[in-house]
Amino acid sequence: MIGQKIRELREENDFLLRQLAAKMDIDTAQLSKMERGERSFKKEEIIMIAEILNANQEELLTLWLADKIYQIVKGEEQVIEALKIVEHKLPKV
Amino acid sequence: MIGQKIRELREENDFLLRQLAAKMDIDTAQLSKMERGERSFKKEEIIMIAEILNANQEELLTLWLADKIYQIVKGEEQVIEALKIVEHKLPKV
DNA sequence: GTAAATTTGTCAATAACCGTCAAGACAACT
DNA sequence: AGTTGTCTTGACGGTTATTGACAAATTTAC
Repeated sequence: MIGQKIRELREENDFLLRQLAAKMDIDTAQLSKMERGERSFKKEEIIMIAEILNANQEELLTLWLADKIYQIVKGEEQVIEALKIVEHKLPKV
Repeated sequence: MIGQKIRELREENDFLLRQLAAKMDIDTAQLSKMERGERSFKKEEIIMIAEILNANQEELLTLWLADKIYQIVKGEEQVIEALKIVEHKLPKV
């Protein structure tokens, strides 16, 4: 989800995996796994990527957060209700 | 949130912490921390508690899941949007 | 004040995560 | 077929986070 988006962005900007990885100062294999959802991005990495690829940071962070949520709720039966509860629990909404 | 609910249920049923802990076969101190949100419940523990306290298992699992989600999203700025994305990503909704 | 119940703190054990590397797969080209 | 470049896979330690177990401290009820 966020990984796929980042891969698209990276390819649009004609960056190779190893080039983006180098700019982020991480291992190429790591980034490969991250883009394919095998490992997860840290928030700081998303921010870094947004800068490097001139992308919308807010949008990426939103996708990143959605991904984290999805990892937790997938497979559970009470997802919808739980999401509703969380929405209502948020401050100043 | 889920902890508070369980504490209420436990007290309604006149169970002491140590009694419920004993039935669950966990440490009393652990359960104390769980009810106060200092540590988290496992799914199996919620199910066990629902049985012991004759409570609505679905409702408890929903609260439990909402809690897990909330732990992740609290403090983030893109929560609402992220929640929406997750909702739309769910199968057969 | 005492006893029971709960909370707090600590520490080792376990599990989850991350960085690094080496080898493998795959396609493009010669 | 062999070479090159890119990406993927798997394995191994190291680090960090979570948990279980216990003792001590605190609170509550009498």
